[in-house]
Amino acid sequence: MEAFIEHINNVYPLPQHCLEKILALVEVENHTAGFKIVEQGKKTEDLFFSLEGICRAYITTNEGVEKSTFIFPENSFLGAITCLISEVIPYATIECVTNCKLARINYYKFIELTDTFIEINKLHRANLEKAYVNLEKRDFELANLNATERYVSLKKDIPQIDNILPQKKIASYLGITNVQLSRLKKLLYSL
Amino acid sequence: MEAFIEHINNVYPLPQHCLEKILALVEVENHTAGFKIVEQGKKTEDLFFSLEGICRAYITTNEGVEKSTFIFPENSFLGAITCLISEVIPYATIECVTNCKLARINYYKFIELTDTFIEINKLHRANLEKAYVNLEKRDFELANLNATERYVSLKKDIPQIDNILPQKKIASYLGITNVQLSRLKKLLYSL
DNA sequence: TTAAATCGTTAACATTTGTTAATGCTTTTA
DNA sequence: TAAAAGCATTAACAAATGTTAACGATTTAA
Repeated sequence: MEAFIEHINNVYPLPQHCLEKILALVEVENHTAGFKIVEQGKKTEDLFFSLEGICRAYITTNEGVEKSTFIFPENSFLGAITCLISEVIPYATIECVTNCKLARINYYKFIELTDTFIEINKLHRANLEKAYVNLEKRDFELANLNATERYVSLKKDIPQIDNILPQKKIASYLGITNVQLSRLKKLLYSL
Repeated sequence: MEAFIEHINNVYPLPQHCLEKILALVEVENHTAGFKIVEQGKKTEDLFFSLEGICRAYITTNEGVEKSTFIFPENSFLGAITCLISEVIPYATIECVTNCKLARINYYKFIELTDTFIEINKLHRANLEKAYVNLEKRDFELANLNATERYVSLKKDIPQIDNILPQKKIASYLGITNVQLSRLKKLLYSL
């Protein structure tokens, strides 16, 4: 729980009485790689902060093919945010890629707190804004960088990515095939 | 100004005293097509709501080439949101594609209001959430749909798009060339 | 410990998309 | 009104990426 308090203090330090309100709702959990915190098609009500470890979101298509849609670095605000907001069923699964320490909080109870305590609201705005900025970055890269540049950017954000996620899943996140990623790496490292 | 009040009521109805606080900061402006509300490289402090008309964001590269990055339908919360949040200089320009009626508000003054009045905070959260959901949709489409499907989706959102934005700019938003868009349309309409 | 499955690389070929340029049409501007 | 500029389409060719399949190496499971 200390890790979670430290996380809060990094994002937006809260007065003690607010912190206690949140701590009463939070559970800190340890999960092994592969654990699914949100499942495609199954209702979710929780928000998470990753205190340790990497997570990813992916979609399983009707044909049974997996497509990685997002990779969450350590210290991320994560969850099916759009689904929580719109109260719809998740279209993606979120799983732990490595062993993870996660803080879990019920989104709707948390929102109640933000509507009562202005300081908690500021924390939530900071988190939501950070999530927005991350998403816009992904958006920008998908629209404006080629696959090689996107791979370089991912490596910059998560240098150990090649060791923790199979190439196929990285490729799918980059929007290319594993074959193309292999070619691209060969070219990149021959320079 | 009536249009703006109606907009607020649609998103999140406010008590009179809150509404008045906001109205004191808002200016409703009419712009002709082509007017730039945010300019790449120039500091911006304003948030907008489009009451009428379509806007788009685009980047001008070092080579002088334009790349459309976002298209804002009518009734959008718009602005260089990431830049306002992070207090950095915009990397994109936002311009009116059609004649527009926009409500303009100073972001930092507005944020002060959200930190004082819980009801205004709820309005802001609703706006920010809506912007997040829109962005995630764009993200999803870039990552999971091919260019033809993205074009169909855009046509669904803004049916008149072909009449108000030259094909080159639409293509750039879709992440393809105008030649490819032309090919794709031919194929699409031959079915 | 062995067999099976998974993984990354590479090759050959197919498909998609980009690049450049020409054409005719429309719109803008002088 | 006439010239110039911008636009969408098309063609020919180039480049990038996908598909399928084979291979050896590694990991997983029996």
